[in-house]
Amino acid sequence: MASIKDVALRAGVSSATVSRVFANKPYVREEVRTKVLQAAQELDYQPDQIAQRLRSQTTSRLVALLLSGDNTHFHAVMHGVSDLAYHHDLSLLFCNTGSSSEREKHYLDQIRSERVLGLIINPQDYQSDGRRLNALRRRGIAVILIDTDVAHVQFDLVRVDNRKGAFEAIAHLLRLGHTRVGIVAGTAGIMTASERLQGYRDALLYAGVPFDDDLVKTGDYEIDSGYRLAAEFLDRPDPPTALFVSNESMMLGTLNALAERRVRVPHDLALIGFDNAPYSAHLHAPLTVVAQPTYEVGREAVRLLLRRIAEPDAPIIDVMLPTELIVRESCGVNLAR
Amino acid sequence: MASIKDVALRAGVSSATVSRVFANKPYVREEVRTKVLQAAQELDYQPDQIAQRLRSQTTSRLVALLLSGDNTHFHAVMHGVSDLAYHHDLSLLFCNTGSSSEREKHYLDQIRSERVLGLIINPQDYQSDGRRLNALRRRGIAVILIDTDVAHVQFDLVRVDNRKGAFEAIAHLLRLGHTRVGIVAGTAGIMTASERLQGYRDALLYAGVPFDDDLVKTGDYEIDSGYRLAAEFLDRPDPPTALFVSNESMMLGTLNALAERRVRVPHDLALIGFDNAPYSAHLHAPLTVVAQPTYEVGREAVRLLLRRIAEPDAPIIDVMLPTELIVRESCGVNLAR
DNA sequence: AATTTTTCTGTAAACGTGTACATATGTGAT
DNA sequence: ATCACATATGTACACGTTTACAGAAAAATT
Repeated sequence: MASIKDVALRAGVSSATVSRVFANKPYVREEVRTKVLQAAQELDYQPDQIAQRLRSQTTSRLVALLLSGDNTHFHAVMHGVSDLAYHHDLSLLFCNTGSSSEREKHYLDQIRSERVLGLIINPQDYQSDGRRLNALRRRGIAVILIDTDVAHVQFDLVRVDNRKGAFEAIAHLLRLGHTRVGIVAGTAGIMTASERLQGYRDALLYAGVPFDDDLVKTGDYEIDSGYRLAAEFLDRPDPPTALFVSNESMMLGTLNALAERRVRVPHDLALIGFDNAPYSAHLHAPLTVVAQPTYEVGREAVRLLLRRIAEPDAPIIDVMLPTELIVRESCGVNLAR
Repeated sequence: MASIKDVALRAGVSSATVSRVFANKPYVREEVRTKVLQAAQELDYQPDQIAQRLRSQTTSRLVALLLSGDNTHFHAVMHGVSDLAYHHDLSLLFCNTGSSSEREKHYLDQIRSERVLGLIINPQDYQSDGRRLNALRRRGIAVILIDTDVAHVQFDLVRVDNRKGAFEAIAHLLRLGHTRVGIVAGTAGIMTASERLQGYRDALLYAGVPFDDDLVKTGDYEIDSGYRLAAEFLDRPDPPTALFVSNESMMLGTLNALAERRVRVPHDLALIGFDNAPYSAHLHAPLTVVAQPTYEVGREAVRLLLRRIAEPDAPIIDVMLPTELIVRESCGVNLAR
């Protein structure tokens, strides 16, 4: 309630002096400084962030975070962002776009008028996000992308090596003797999905195993499509002997389909997932997964953001973090058939 | 960049008229209205939320969300909050307190100066939060509590029936013939933890089973304590035949301890958890759990908040949502011993 | 002692809105 | 023609800051 004027009045100085005290500016006598602090204390005064934000954009310390899914991957990313943001005294405007690109559009429109310092986003719409994010950047807002890039324009990007991650997973299965490896792929047009699919193809090519269109089914990274596509694979007369599932949500759906059909892992089917969800080690057959450094993705995004804020014209960076293949029992042993 | 004045100039009206158009106020000719909208369109104008917030607090539409853990329960709550907030055009200032009460304090201090309309919080510190939240309320900020209340002062509260939930879980185990049921309890002093412990006691009393201090171990709702306490239980000469674990994080720790010791569930140990994590059904032994309506908790919190904003002096509400016991295989069958 | 330089403080104008008030125009009733 | 009233628009100030500018006092230099 108490404003800077109240403090000034009480301390017997002008509001400019109070402002200087709270901004830790030089040119204010020590005696006056303590007097002001004293008065502020008594009035329980705190500078109004809104007024500060209105007056000068540099002191904003507000950052927007737009994430899409509600799976553990994005939760961990958020956690990383949140932790590092806290250490740098940044406030977080959180927007859950729930993988709806109209909702994302709404938030982006809103952010334009929120005077944020920067924006960390996992883009949903390759085409239109390019335009929108570029408009934001022209307004002086630092933009950092997570996982996927956008059309026409370049931004700082932090991502994981999806292609290599998928490659290693599939190579592992091929080494075990599998030749018919199915993939439950992610949303068509989403960068992570096509990279993981590409890693799948790379591994086949590398091992000299012919590519079979029937072994590729494309979902939407959501649990339902994981269920549906896994069911389709299993209900064929000639099901694959191994399955690679491109993210955690679809893996949950897949597990449902397996349970329903009493498919034993790894006896009937070898299984590898993307994302090392905390429970992966405790499933009926502990899951072999491609682990992403999720938390570190979030932290790295904040680092890039701070850098971009400090040096708006620094060259664009593309940070690629490594994945790790964690081998557990769900793949069985060599030549399981 | 374009301000209301630019639009006014371009449309050939005063800034007041532009303001009225965007606020959908009456007393502006249709012809003028379209002319203003046209000019705004051309200039890519959007009202500055910061200036709006400074000018009048009622139009703020900004809400703070303070949550503590990073388990699926809080993620689901956040999801519920976020979805309903979106539908009511509220922006979310997200603060992850990471179960550190100093960090919570920092955020609360900051929120005081952020001009938020309201605050949804899962309190960490029973004593000091009472004071701090009361100070916020006196400043006209609506406060809604999730899961736990605070000292000395009453706020709207949304929670689940922890006591009954735990009661039903334990009663289920006792009905199956277990007499030595251990509990991995949550943080001492936290309301949900003591309620769940109380439900445990209630069930014993109700069934006429004597209470045994050695069967109660108190953790801190984090994964490590779940591991440690489960290990303690298992490494005793006379381990319990059934275990009730008070939240999801500690359950993950418990599962680690079980795996290490090759304890078979439910053959060697019956197991019930709190929180129906999405993977619960897929564990080695699908987990019997007390399911919380987590997503609904988040939505309900927003509903209470909107109500409190609309009617600041309405009577305090305590919303109690029911839990559900989901019986799966981890408890085994009747009289398993 | 006069001048320059440095340190300290106050005045006043922004930042982009909303709104009370005043004013102007149009409508209908007397 | 006058008045009352509803409608429509503009003027000007306030919200709580920061900051350029100016001026005063102190310190340093000549």
